[in-house]
Amino acid sequence: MNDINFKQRWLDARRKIIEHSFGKLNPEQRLGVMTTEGPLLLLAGAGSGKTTVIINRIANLIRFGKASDCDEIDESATDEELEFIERYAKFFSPEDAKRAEELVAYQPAEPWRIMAITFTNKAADELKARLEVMLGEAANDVWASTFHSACVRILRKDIDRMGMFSKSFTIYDTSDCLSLVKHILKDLDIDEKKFAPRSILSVISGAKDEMISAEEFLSAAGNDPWRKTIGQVYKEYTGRMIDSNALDFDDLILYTVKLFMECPEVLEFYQNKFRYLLVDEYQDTNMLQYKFVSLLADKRKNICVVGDDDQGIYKFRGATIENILSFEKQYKNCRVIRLEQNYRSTEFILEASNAVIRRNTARKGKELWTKNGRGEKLTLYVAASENDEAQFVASKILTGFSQGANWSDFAVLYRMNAQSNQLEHAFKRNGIPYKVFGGMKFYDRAEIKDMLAYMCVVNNPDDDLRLRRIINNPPRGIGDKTVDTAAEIAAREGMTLFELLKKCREYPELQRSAAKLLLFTNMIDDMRSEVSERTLDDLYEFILSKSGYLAALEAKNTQEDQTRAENVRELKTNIVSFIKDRNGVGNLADFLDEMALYTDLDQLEKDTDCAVMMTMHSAKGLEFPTVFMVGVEENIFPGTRSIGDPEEIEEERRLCYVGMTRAKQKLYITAAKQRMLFGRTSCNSVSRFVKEIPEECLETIQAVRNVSSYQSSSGGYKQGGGNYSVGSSYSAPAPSAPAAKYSVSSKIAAKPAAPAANVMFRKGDSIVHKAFGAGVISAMQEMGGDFLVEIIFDKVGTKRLMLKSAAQYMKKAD
DNA sequence: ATCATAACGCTTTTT
DNA sequence: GCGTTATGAT
Repeated sequence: MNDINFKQRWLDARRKIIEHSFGKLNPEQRLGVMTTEGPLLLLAGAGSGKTTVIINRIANLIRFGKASDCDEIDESATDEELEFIERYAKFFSPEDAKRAEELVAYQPAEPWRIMAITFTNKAADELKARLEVMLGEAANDVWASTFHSACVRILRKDIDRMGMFSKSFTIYDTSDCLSLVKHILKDLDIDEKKFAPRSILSVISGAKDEMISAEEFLSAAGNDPWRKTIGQVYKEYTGRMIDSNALDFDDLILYTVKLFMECPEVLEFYQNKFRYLLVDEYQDTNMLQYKFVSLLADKRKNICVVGDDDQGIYKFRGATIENILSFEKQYKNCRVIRLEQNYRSTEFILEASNAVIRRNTARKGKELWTKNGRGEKLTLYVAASENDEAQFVASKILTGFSQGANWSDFAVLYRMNAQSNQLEHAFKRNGIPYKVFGGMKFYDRAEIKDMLAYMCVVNNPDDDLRLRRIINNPPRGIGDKTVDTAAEIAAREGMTLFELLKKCREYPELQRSAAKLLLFTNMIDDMRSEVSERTLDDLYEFILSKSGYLAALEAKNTQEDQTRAENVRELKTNIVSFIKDRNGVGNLADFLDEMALYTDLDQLEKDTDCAVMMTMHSAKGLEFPTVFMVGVEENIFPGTRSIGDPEEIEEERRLCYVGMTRAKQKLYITAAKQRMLFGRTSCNSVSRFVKEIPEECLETIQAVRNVSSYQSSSGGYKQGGGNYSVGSSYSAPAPSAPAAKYSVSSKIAAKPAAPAANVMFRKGDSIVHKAFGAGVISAMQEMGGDFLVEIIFDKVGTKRLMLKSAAQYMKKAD
């Protein structure tokens, strides 16, 4: 048997077999999966099945190793084996699959040799879940995590080697850092108005990103007073973080990189451990993250980065799409694969999105295409006011629902959270169930942070910041001034606040409050001594009562405190489920890690059917059958701040592209001629981005009425059976009841038409609503020139609607 | 020490 | 327009 011939036949069969096991993928996707060795840049457009490629690529590494990407074969291969795999490559008989795949594999990677980095916990969880489906138990050993949790894991093991922090360090979130900066400004006597804590933090964050230390920052500041002051704050900030044994989000990565550089043996350990590296959303990495990845990949260069330069929208947080744009320069022999087939949207949507993003100059260049068909044109609605805009969205959703869509098929995307208000009102008025994302999160609530602060202090008494948060909460008669003097002495003596408080008797300045202070430190010590004695949920219960926190809330007895008490109890549910997730063993430190890094535990609950509204930023990675992009106006989107700066405009344009490509079937874009924002009315023209959409993709609807003509009853447009009216003149020519014309409301005429409405509908009437079906009006209450009607529907239960909005969808049943 | 009122200022935010 | 924060009064 000819050796060359044998090898070639083996390679051919092997290729066929591997290709077959990834047969569901398109050619580009399969190429991405099978390119395992060396640097790989995977440019994955929106909706191109990126996650599928990542999952399958990992599966390929584990099942076949480097077999799909090299010319080597096992020396020991026999003729019988060759014939076997050739037979399998021809007939693919399922009973032969297992042996054939095993034979074909070449140096398969153990799961723990693979690291897959994502940005969000959600993405990491999804990755893990899908890997488990594909690979079973083995999937658990793949390091699939966020940058931050990977770094925490690394630091918990070796951070003490650097001599600044101990392994039990705590993690400060953004608001912790903000209050730390505020404390520092106060102590250094710096005016908060001249030096906004937020911007100081972002400068510090920027410096860390470039690995500039406080000292270096200060010496680079020269005589610039602004930078000098910030440098001082930065220095103080770093010092206090070290004293408190605390790390912020940036530090997690910064100190990991430092650890790698200072302790080569640590770096080497991970370089040897991870044979394959995979980074998702590479366009969102900052310098530090780039550095982290580069160091890890330096030895083997088996690094695959996945991203879309057109979707980089986090420049303001330090992300630089430069990382993805220059990947090819960094790795000379790098291979590039483009995924341009889109499985999500229609041709109209993609054509429009492509046209918009094409205007950007800083990009690799990509054109999405699809086999999904033309679809519907995009609709631009130019509303008279923000109210009108919101009502338009609501009416479209109601119409859609009445035609069989789910509420969750609809998403409203806006540029800023402040825009959600009007929409919420409109949704409430119309009885549309909805959920707003990105607002106040459960873990952001003061009472939750308070309880977590207790747990942090119990875990790490050196945590001065959290200590200050809880020392007088609930009130223990320990005032700010007492704490301030104690902190001063502590700084002078080189102790942490907690250590000093225990010795407060020794200091005359603290004599007066000594009893109270010791009561507090004893309480914390009592809690600490219970850590090893109790289960985590039990410990929480103990802290809850021992601190008097819950009792203080219950004593207040206002509605608000009632809710707070509930939230605090609700936290226990989270603790219990945390323990359950870890098979009954949950320790305090791990729980706090998870809390610090897992901010979005209350995610998109799929079980509740709700329309959703969120910023375009938070919509990244999601998709919806129908998407409304609202407020697409100059000065809002693009925002005032970015106008005039070409780079900023490009970032906004990418955001626009992200928003547009969320839509699967239908995309509505709306703008208002006039809107009230931040208490001021402004008139903006339709966004330049809309003008970049080819005319043939777009159908435009103008609100007929301008806002001032309140008295006219013939406002509105007619289109496709949907009826809609503008401003405050509500005509109700529902298709079924064209004569039902009345007018309620307006800010001008107080309530002139109220009786008229009353004539149309009254309590006890049986009605049919276009979206909700049949129902009976069970109550009616006059409210601000309108009526709040309560209707018991046969199918969807009781709803409370504003008559003026609802009437256009209602008729009397007879 | 805690509650009230005035003044400000305001993108986006995976961790 | 609203929510947060700074300051003063009790």
